[in-house]
Amino acid sequence: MTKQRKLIHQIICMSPMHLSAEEIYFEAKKLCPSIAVGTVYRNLNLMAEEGQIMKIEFPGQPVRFDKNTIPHEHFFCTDCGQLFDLNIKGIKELIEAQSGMTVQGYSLSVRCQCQNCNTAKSAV
Amino acid sequence: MTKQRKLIHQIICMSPMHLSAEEIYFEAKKLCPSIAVGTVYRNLNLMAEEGQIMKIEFPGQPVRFDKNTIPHEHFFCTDCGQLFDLNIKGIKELIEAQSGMTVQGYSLSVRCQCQNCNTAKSAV
DNA sequence: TTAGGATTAGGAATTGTTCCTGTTTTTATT
DNA sequence: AATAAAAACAGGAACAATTCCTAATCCTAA
Repeated sequence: MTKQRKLIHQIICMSPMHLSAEEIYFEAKKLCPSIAVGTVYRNLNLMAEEGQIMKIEFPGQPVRFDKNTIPHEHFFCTDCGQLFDLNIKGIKELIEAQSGMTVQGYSLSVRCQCQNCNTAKSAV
Repeated sequence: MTKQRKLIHQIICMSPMHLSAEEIYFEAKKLCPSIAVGTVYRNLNLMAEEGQIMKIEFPGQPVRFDKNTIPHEHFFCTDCGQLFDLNIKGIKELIEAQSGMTVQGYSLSVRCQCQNCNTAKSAV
C-alpha cells in the first residue's frame, strides 16, 4: 500500500460516480502532481485483481471502476449518459438452465433511461 | 453495394467464426489488395447500422462481427479463447421485472468453457 | 547502511478505431 | 455518350485508451 495506491483507492471510494482511469488520474494529480498515468493503471488493475475494487467494462466506453465489489450490473442512461448500478438476480441461473454450461462469469450492460431523465421528460 | 462492401459482407458470411475488423481486413486484402482499413471499418459500421450484420462488443476484446442479425448473446471460452453464440431467452424481462425500467437494449457477455474444451479436459 | 526487490515517474510504444484529403467510381441527367 | 453531382475509395495521419520500458526512487530486512 504505497501513497499513490492509497490515494487512488480513496478517490474511487469518495466518488459517488463510476470514474474512468483518466478521471481518476486527473483527480489524483490534484493531490499528488507527480503521479504518472502508468501508476494509475497499474494500481487500478492490481486492486481489481485483488478484489479491492471492481472493473466495469461497458461496450464502447473506457473502463470504469467501482468501490462496490459485490457483483452487480450497470445501466447506461441513454439521455444523460451516466452509468448507474443495477442489481439483477438470477442471470447466471437463467444462462445455465438454458445452455447447460457452467458459467464462470458474465457481464450484463443495459441501456435505458434513468429515473431522473424519465420524470424530466414526462414533465415536458 | 460496392465491390468492397460486397467482399466484406461475403467474408463475414463465409466465416464460421466471429471475425474482428482487423481479421476481416486481412482476409479482404487477399482478394482485393488495394482495400484500405478505413473502408473496412466504414462498411462494417454501415452494414451494422443497416442491420445486415451485427456488432459484437465483448469486454476487453476488439469489436467482432456476426452474420446472424437475430439478437443473441455470446460466450467466450476461457480455454480456447474463441467466441461462440448463445441464445438466452427472458433476459430483458428479468431486468425489467426487477428494475421497473424499460430496457432499450442490453449486451450479455458470458465466460465459460465450450463443449470441445470441456470434453477434452474431462478425458485427461 | 547497504544490497535487493518493489514501485515509481516519464514517456515511448501498441492497439483499435476514426478522421481527413485528394482521387476514383458510381449514378443520374441530359 | 457527356458531364455534373454525389458517394465511396485509398492512403495515411490522428486519436483514445492502455500497456510497456527504463532509469530513478523508495522501502525493507539483514
